[in-house]
Amino acid sequence: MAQTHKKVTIYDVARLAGVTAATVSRVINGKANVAHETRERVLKAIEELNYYPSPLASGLHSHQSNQIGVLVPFFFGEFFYKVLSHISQVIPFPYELVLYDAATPEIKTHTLQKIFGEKKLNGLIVISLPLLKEEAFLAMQSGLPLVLLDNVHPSFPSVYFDNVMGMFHATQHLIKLGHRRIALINGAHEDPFHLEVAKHRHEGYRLAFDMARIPFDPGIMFVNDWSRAGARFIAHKILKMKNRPTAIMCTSDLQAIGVLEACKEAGVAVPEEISVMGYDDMDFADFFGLTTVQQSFQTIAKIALDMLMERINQPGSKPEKVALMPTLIVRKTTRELV
Amino acid sequence: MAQTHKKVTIYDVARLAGVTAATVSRVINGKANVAHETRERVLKAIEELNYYPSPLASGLHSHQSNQIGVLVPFFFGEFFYKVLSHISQVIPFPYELVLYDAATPEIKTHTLQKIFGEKKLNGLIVISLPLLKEEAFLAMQSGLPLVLLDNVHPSFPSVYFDNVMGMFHATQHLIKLGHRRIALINGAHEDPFHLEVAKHRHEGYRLAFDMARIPFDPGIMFVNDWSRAGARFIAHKILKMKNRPTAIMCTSDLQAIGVLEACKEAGVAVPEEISVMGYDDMDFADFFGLTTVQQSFQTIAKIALDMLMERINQPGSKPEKVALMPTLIVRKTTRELV
DNA sequence: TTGAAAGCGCTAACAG
DNA sequence: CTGTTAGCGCTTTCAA
Repeated sequence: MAQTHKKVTIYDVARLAGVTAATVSRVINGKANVAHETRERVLKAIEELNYYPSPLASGLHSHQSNQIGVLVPFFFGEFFYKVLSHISQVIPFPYELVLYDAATPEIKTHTLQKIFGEKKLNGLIVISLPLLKEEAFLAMQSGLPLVLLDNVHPSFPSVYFDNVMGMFHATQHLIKLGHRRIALINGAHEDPFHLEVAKHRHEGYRLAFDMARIPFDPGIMFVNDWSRAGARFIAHKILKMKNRPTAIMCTSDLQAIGVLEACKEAGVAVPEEISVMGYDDMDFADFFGLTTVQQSFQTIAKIALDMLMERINQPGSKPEKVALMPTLIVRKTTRELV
Repeated sequence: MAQTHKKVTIYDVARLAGVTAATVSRVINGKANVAHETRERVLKAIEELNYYPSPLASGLHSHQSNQIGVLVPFFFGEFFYKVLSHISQVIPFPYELVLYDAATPEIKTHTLQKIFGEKKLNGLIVISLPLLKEEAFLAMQSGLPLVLLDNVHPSFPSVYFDNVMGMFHATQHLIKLGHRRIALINGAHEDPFHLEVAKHRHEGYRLAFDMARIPFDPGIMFVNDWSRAGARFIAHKILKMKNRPTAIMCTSDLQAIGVLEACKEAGVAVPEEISVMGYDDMDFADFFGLTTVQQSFQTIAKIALDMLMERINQPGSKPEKVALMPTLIVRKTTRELV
């Protein structure tokens, strides 16, 4: 046995306080019907014995563990870290955070089945991942309060960054500066989870062109795996084009860094000869003076948790959708086309 | 009630399979003494009802939740994210990860008391944080398997990066390149948790000088809050010195970036006029061509978990200490003094 | 205001 | 090999 010394139980407290377990339970749960003097005595006993109620035992009754689950695809790096960090900062007492890692779609489905089947969590926040039909069905059926963060589903409260608008504003910024030939380096449209970020950002890019009534050139729209290395490779190709674009719009800061790298290698000055934009406003974007798009992790975490708590406290409430508008951060990698 | 639909219990399965709960329990737990045919029947019933055993109920018996706790100070950024991510990758079935955020020393103590008092976790990994005497006492007393990651305590298994040696090798690298006047920008020695990173890195720095029998100048040893901004400020002062150091050794990559920034602003070429080193090998160090010190998060996570599992499986085992040697990564911000 | 007793879902003797 | 029974620690009627 791992736990050598046995636990102090409610009975130990009861005995010491000269009452029964029921009374101790009442005190613990703050019920009104306990004599002041008795309550004091119990409290003293609890203190003295250093008693902590067993969440396992009380949970057996309520079918609740006082734990909030967070399902995440760990590979999202800084994005995920920040969201998680803010969630942990706003999670109300006495909830604990349980981390579930959806490394693959199969693991994700499996984990969800287990969560819905075990029915021990008080709530679940699904980050970035979409909910498949089958999964959504199980979720509804289990009745587990569930919120989507950075994704949407009609049947569940969802809070997400508006990727279409974010990208729209970003591209529009470039257009306003006079750019017309704006290359796009997008992230992969195809991924095992079928995320829609790339698709939405692509839409935002096109929307900006449509709104400005400018035709866009499919020949300068590229796709890679969101990586710096991939973007660097593509940027080199772009820089060598005869009719070279005057700006490169990336769907991630990482990609933008790769582009910056390529520009440096090719001896092309940024922003003098070409403008470059990122997306995400990662910690280092500031140092690179990267013009980019910022999303408030603090806000999204707060809202997701608020939604979840509301869902927990009044299960009937209808699922709201909140779209968060990203903010354009103009720094030094973009400038007016002369 | 949040959980509308009630749980399928072991009794439902037993009824459907035409056996008693005890037999179902045996099947679930893979006990040998169940007739093959009976087992099949039970398994089918489980499948059919989509039954998941209640961890709360079974946990009430074993006093275990099949959960591993991770206590972290969330502010550590990339470092913490990587460790956590690797832990989640190597955590063995069927353990879950529970996150505890030690935002302040008080919260940390509180959380530990609760953890030790509740006795529900199967094990706990404390990341980066030291264990106070009182906390260690409670830990021992509770018998909870506990492992320290990135810190040491005589009574508990510990795995950590050797900061003295890491810094020693880093500084030695500079000395080997012919540098003698090497400024140090260290992180704060004083912090609410009384971490010893700064102290150890400082020791490593001095050790390198001692070994080389070179006197060092306390006048070029600085301390800031590990931040980029702080380091940038200090670097500017350093760059203005009459007898300017030929190299600046930082105790974090963030600081090194700040120094690089200052050099650029002051028009001092790196590494031609001055060498700069970081520590941590963060994601972006590579892009900056920063010479730095790398620590393997994968290794430290794996070892911590192995230690914990051993501790869980044989509580008596004596607490090992494993020091991980950081690796020097030479890139382009350091060069031989001419 | 407090106690007695039943029960949450599962496990572990102990019989048979 | 399988059923019976008695808890694990806490909560919650129902009485007193």
